[in-house]
Amino acid sequence: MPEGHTLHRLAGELSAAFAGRVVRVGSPQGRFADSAALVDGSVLEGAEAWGKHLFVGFPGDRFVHVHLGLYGTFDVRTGVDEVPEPVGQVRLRIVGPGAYADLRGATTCELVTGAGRDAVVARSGPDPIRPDADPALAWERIRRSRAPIGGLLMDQAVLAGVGNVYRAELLFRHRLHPLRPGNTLRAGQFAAMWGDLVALMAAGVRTGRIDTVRPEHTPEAMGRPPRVDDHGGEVYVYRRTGQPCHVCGATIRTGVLQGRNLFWCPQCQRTFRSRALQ
DNA sequence: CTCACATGTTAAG
DNA sequence: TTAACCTGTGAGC
Repeated sequence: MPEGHTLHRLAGELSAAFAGRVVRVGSPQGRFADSAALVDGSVLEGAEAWGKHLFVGFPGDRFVHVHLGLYGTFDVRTGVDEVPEPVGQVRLRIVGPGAYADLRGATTCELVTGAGRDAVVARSGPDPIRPDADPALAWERIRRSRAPIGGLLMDQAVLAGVGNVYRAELLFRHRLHPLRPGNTLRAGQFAAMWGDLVALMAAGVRTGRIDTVRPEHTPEAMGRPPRVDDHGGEVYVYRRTGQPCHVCGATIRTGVLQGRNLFWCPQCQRTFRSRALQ
């Protein structure tokens, strides 16, 4: 479930479990072994996320840089008496007093310096979860671009941390067709979208899931039978192809943009440039 | 059981 | 545009 909220939640879990503690760092699978040895036995200073990137800090200007990719997982277990044998391909294992964490399947797991971390941050757009984020930087890119807003939202250099679920749901909540060009949006529209992302993603960090359906559109409020979306959150359109829109009842549509699936309601999200796809 | 697909990104062609 | 990375899940047999 690695969109930005997952990484921020992980940073909090790792900090709570290990910050200020001496930890053992290893690579049961072996692929990170050489780097792990360089920080093994030192104090884990803390963990921080920027977009979908995670940085775990150690003394001597060293950071473990993690990117989960599509199916990476980082499981943090606390209140543990005994650390179990690794299951599967564990690239990175951190062990501290009463806690351990296993990283599997990550796209990136590497040791970098502060400068290396800064370079990653420098090529990322503002992250709605971070208090220091400047939405104007994203708006400047969007308002000047003829590219589809659906692509711009997923471009990590424009906005950091938004993935396919948040993209689909944000566009629905603001009634925008995914293919509408960025430069046709108004400033007020983007301001509303940014504010919405800040709230939605902060909620995602708290709950560990993505819920986007407003109270007035819940099944109870709409007089429909209860439902369970198969990825653990309540959503309007993501992966609901062929099912009725929770708001208007129209059939949810799907398409592909830059190799990623799009989902939208042809009734709620119609725009002047997208008739061909309605 | 086997297969396709997925909340992501990079590099090759 | 496609494959590759590498793991979990659900559908279908």
